[in-house]
Amino acid sequence: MSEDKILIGIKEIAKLAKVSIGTVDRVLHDRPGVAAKTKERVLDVLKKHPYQPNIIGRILSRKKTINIAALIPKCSPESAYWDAPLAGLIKAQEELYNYQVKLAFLLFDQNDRSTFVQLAEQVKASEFDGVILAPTFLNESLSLTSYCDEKGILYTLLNSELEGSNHLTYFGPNLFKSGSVAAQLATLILNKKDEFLILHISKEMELNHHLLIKERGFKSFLKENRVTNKLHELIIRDTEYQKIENELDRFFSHIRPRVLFVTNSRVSSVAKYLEANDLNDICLIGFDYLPENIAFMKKGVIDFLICHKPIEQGYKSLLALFDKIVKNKIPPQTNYMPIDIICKENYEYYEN
Amino acid sequence: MSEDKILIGIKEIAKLAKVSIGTVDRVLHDRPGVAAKTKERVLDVLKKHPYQPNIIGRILSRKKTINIAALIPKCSPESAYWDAPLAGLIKAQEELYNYQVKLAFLLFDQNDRSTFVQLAEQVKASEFDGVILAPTFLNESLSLTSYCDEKGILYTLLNSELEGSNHLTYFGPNLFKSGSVAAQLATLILNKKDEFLILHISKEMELNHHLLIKERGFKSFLKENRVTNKLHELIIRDTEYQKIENELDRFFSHIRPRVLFVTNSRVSSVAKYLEANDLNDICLIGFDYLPENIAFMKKGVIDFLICHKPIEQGYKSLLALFDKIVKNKIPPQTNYMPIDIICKENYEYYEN
DNA sequence: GTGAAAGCGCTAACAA
DNA sequence: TTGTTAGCGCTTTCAC
Repeated sequence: MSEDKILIGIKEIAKLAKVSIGTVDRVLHDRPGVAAKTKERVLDVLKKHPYQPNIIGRILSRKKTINIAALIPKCSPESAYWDAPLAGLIKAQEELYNYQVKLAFLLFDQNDRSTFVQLAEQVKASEFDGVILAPTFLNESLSLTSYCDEKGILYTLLNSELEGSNHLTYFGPNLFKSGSVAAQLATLILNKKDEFLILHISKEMELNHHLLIKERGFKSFLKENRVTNKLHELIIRDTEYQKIENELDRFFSHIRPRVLFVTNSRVSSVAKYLEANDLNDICLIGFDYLPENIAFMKKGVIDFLICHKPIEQGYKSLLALFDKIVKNKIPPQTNYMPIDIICKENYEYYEN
Repeated sequence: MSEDKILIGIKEIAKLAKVSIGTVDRVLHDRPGVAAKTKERVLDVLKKHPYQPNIIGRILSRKKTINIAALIPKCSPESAYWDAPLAGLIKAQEELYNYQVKLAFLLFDQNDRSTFVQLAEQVKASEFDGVILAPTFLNESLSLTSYCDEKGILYTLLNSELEGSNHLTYFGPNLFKSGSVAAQLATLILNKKDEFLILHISKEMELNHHLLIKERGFKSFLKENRVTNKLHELIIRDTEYQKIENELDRFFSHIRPRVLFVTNSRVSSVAKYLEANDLNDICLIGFDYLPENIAFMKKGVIDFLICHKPIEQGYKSLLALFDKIVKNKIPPQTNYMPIDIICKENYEYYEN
């Protein structure tokens, strides 16, 4: 019934413009070697008739494969987190199997800057169409991105933002807001006289460090909502359980917070401590859907985990590059993932 | 370097089995007209060499389009909810534009059973390959699904489960667990002596109704966790604000709960009431990411909204049918969506 | 500067 | 029962 403007193909355009399909293709892709007059004739037809390239045809016919490099940390027992983005990348890769996409996994050691540098060199040596980058090492990442900018290689950022980079798109958390969510949860639980603690567990705590951004978001919420409960702060500059235990022993010897907010996935170490010391009435909030964290959630030791869809981050990163290269679809430059609140009653349906 | 078993195409298979590609195609699709011996020869090759059909080629070559019907409620001012699944369906449809998929939107009136019946008849009259069904009307839906079973038409369920149906897959909430999440949130907020209220607002409250399943999940949590706070229950069998106001006036005249759990998206009516009566210290929990609910969340009147990714439900429903038809990919029969907890600090990144 | 034609991997119609 | 072939919409190469 409706008068749909029926989409038209390259063949019909050629017919209408009285040229060959080869010429239409040249015009569509702004390739040289078309007389101005001819080009105009084709563009005229294009103006009158909406044209959407058929992706299926395009992919089937294109010769060269799309080569993407994923430069992300390798997962290890102490940072199982990166399993998830990797899983998302693999999922996307499988889905794009027939689409001429090849994904190279370049996994570096988060604790060894040189492994990153080495892989970055590899990227420069090979001819990639796009790079998916987790910018763990600030300067080294910037060196790579400016190389890409120079060579016109597309790149996306994963999990962390990078000041002053021309990335195609970013998929990852808004850390500031993420901290605010923790604060809102904490506040709802606190009573008048309760005290609470914000706890960083990390060897490196530079200014502008991730954890500090979360802290700022946390405090911003408290300020805006005039939360008056006493807030303690503690930084443990070690990730070994023994050290954490010592520090917590000292802290708990004179303070008993109602809510404890750990600013990263190390929350499981704290859970272990609380469990061992029978501190059942403390509400524990932390980050990331990791097996050990979920185990403590099941037992009721961890109350809330905040997560940012790590699998989806990987998945969408590859798809964004594909869409740009094949369909010239330009994504928003910043994609903040949902800030998910995981608890005992909903964890089983998370990111399945 | 690695000795990948390189996937093989239909042409190579033909060569190896010393038959034509036509025969290979026949074997692959289990079509009749192949001699047992020939078939075996082809199957032998298939056993030795992994074969994954190239869907790009498949789609480009297939003649007939895939016709899907979406039988869901039309959105109206009073049930804006259905905007979201519709948006997801439209998104999937656009993505599949080149994939020979045509989606017919058959939108019925949730308050008028006959509109559903009429559209169901339309489904029977037209030749659809698949149906996406929101089984609002129980018996009428069952009548349609048994018709589909008979005719071998695929169908998926959206948003509600349907007892005893042979659906390809279900995308929607686990309502029981959804209630448990509400209970966990409520419990965390409650103090020793606090009382709380579970409130149904609905004209129809049959047994086994959605809202009652949520209630069961809610109470199940309370029981398992030995929550001893006094729980009030109230059913308002009307959706007009005036009536709700009257009922709430009566209730609040002698009871002052700390937490109020509304079992559906009508939570905005309650929010309106609380705001009008300056009941700021009541924690309000409800359902669904709707504009009016979000507005009250911004103002701090609604504290938590529980949601089940309504957009994704629509999106995934169409993709599941497509994957089954084109790739013969069989999804899990039940896909419970994540139970998302939305609050003031995280709503802005939800399902964007 | 332009057109013609091969071919991507598969399906389906037709021929043998 | 089996093989051959056209064609899906596009890119790319080659010839004019």
